[in-house]
Order: sequence, then structure tokens, then C-alpha cells
Amino acid sequence: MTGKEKALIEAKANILKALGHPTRLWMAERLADGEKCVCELAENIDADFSTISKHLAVLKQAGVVIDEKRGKQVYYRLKVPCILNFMPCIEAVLQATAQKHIELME
Amino acid sequence: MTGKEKALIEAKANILKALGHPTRLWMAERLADGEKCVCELAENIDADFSTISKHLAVLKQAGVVIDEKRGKQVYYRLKVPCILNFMPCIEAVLQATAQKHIELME
DNA sequence: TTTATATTTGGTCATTTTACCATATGTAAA
DNA sequence: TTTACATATGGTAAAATGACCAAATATAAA
Repeated sequence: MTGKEKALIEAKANILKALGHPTRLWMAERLADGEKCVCELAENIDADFSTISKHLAVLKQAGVVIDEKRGKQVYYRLKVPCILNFMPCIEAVLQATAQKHIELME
Repeated sequence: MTGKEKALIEAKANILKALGHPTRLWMAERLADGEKCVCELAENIDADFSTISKHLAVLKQAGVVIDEKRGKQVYYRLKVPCILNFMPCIEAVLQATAQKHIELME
């Protein structure tokens, strides 16, 4: 594996890792239907505001979202919406894993 | 968010997290063109065998791969191949993040 | 059987991650 | 300009992760 290939794999893994946390994945899914300010994203998450802010920073650093400050608020949106096209497949994995998760999908 | 929704998000995040490590992502991509035994996967990875084995265990636990022992060897394969359909989009994210990564994609 | 090969498991340690609190920063409203 | 609001940042402690080594297990070959 060349250095370039290695760097590429690392960059890709980094994106998946960013999405690999329940809070961050939830926020990314929320952004599927358009931008939201931090306060809107925070509404349904039971965590400190600082925690939420840091999760958003991780998504931003990974290139999954971009932010824009407008007035007092900061709006986040998906940078590349296809990100979420993946979800049906992820759910297929869960289906295939049956037993343990099948009831989640009903 | 109901308990069920929370559990679902956690399960999905867990799959993404499993793929969110360079070694594991690399192995998953390797499996795209069919099953491989651990020894084959290990060939191009510079890490202890025990480390590789543990990474495979993570992928297995997440439901990304399944294993089958045949003779002295254990063969792994993707459980739901669509997993890798995601990669073009991941690469699109890298493209969009330009500057820092653009040279990786040439 | 003994021995060699392939893979997994258990233990340990350094590093990373995540959550919270407190505090800082930027902007709009009073 | 104060003040209030929205968000980010720094610090810190607890938990999770990842890497290695040593040892266990399973199977095939001698």
C-alpha cells in the first residue's frame, strides 16, 4: 500500500468515523431535509450544549457538514447530501443481523 | 426520541463506527471482490495478527461481515455487499473538501 | 500422537474519545 | 453601552479504543 493509498483510506475512514456516533448520525439525518440551526438540532438531544457543539465540529472537520453564521445563530447543512443514501443499506445490515435488531426495524 | 428510535440510531451508528477505522475499512473493501481468509487480508497490513483478528471481530460484531471456518483457515466475506456502494459518496465528500484531500483522489 | 500452522483470546498500557462545567466570543436588543 | 442570547472553546475526568505480547485453541500434516 502506497503512502497515497494509505492517506486516502484514512481520509475515508475518518468520514465514516464521524458518522459513527449516535448523536452525530442523528444530527446528520436531521439535516437531510435542509439546514438547521444548532438550537433546532439541540432540541431533541439530551446533552450539554457544549457537547452538541463539539459533535458538530467533528462533522464539520470531517467535511460532512458546513456551517454558516446568520445573525445570532449558526446554521448547519450537509455538504454532500448523498451521505444519507447509505442509510437503507445500513438498515439492510441490521435486518440481516436479524434476531438482535429485527424488532428495531418494525 | 423514543427508546426504540434511540436503539435504532445506536445500531446504525455502530455499523458506521465499525467501518470508521482505516484497517477495517481497508479489509471491507478488500472483501468486495469475494471472500478472503485472514491470512490473505493480513498480507498487506502491517500489524500484529492479533490486532487484525480483533478488527475482524469488530466488523463481525457489527454485522458487516460473516466468517466461516474451512480447514485451518477462517474465511470472511461481506454480509451485505451494498456497504461499499457508499464509497463513491464518501469520495465525493473528500472532493468537496478539496484543498486538503484533492491530491489524494488524482 | 506429536508437531506445525492459522486464528483467537486475555492482559496491559498508551492514546483517544466523550461528557460535563465554566468561561469566552459574537451579535442583537434594550 | 449594557444586557441577553446563541454558540464555541478550554479544562478535566472517566470510559472506550487500539496496539502489542503471550498464551490458548483448533485443525491438518508428519
